[in-house]
Amino acid sequence: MTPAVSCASAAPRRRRKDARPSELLAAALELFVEKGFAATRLTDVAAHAGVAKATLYLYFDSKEALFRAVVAQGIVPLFAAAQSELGDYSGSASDLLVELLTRWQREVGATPLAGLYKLIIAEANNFPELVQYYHDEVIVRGRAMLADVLRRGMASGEFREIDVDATIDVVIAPLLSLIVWRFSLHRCGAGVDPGLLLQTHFDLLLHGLCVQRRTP
Amino acid sequence: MTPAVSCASAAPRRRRKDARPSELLAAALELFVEKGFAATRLTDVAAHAGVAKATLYLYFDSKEALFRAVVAQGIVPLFAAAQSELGDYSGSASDLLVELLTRWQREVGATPLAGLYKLIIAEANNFPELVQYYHDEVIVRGRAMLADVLRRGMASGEFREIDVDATIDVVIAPLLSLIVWRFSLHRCGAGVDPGLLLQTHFDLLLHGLCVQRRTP
DNA sequence: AATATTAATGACCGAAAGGTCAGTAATGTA
DNA sequence: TACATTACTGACCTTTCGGTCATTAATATT
Repeated sequence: MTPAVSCASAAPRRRRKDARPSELLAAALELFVEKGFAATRLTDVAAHAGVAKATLYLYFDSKEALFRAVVAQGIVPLFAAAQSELGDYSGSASDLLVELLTRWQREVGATPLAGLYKLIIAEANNFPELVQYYHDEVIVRGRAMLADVLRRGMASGEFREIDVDATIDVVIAPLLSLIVWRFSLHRCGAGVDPGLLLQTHFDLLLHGLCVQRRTP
Repeated sequence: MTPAVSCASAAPRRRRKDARPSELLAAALELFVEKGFAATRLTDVAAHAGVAKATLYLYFDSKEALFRAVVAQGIVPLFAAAQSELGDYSGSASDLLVELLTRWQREVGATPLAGLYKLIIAEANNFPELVQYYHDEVIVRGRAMLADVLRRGMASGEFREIDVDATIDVVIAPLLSLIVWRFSLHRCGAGVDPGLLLQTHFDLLLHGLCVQRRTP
């Protein structure tokens, strides 16, 4: 017999074979980012996706497989973002650099996808091959783009000649800090204004902190 | 009877009541930082400290209590570092800033203690009150020191007048990136040279990336 | 050397969570 | 409406791991 009066939350069972995987991945990403891999219960992931735990196993072989799928699928857009063409940009290298980082912040840094960074950092030693994957597909490509911009600026005489790799680290560090803040420290204190931080970062990066003028 | 021939690894049992806690804390810090809280087995922690799991419970009430003790004890030196007096420094604000960050990198950033940062980031949502603790005792104090230096520089006309809080974020971001690299991404690629990174950071921070001179 | 104290441990317990499966019910087809 | 297909699930199994305790043995005391 059907449950008497269908006690309020008796959501009818639905069959949506193709919507499940992405919904499960989204739920898993959210919980993995929030709690970490080991502390996340598959029951919670399933519940978050409006489904029973057993259903999860129709689409993923194991908890580890789910985790890998989350990372792999999450990396695709990052990969795409890192592939975006610089093309024939006509402005200055400074403008290009600012444009690039601003766009990244808007299209990646400010989305749920940025949580992947925290997740990979946190689970790095438990899933070394995923870190390698992330490194090769995202970090290397992203850095290559920035290196290109920096070299353009140096070649045109707009930028000073300094170590490119180290500069890249300095350039992206505040963006990564922003992610950490968003996903880990967001409850403390007055928080950070991403816009102001980026603006200040660009200002300092391009012009420096000191007042005194410099000789070309 | 004593075990026959004491099969090679029969380390004799030792009673060292006062050495155990610190050894257990050190082992726990290492494993928590490497694997995270949930993925760390107490058996492994105990083994790392050369002791049986049950012994761990002579000194700590639970896994959570051990974790809190690790954080609390680890924070003490950080707290102390953040308390270190700027005193009557006679050099320029630039020199003071560089000195401060360099010392921090040497005395904290390059030690096992820096792992606490990764750990707190990773477990932030599972232990909110520890994040608050870390925030109040370490972050706030550290930022206060940097704010002091920056305001000195602005007051003396050495630094430009810019947002202090945002600048602090930019100033410390590369140091935090270095920690992340050390504890999470260290296997990938060619790695980062901390010295070169800091040097480049200071150079960019104080003088900027662009060649063109600026009007005072 | 004999005894007392207590640090240390191996063996065990119970709960929790990953994983499985026989059965249920939603949908398509005739 | 009747039937077939299969997405979905509740209930169950099994292992792992946090936590406990009776027992052992290292040190102090006499």
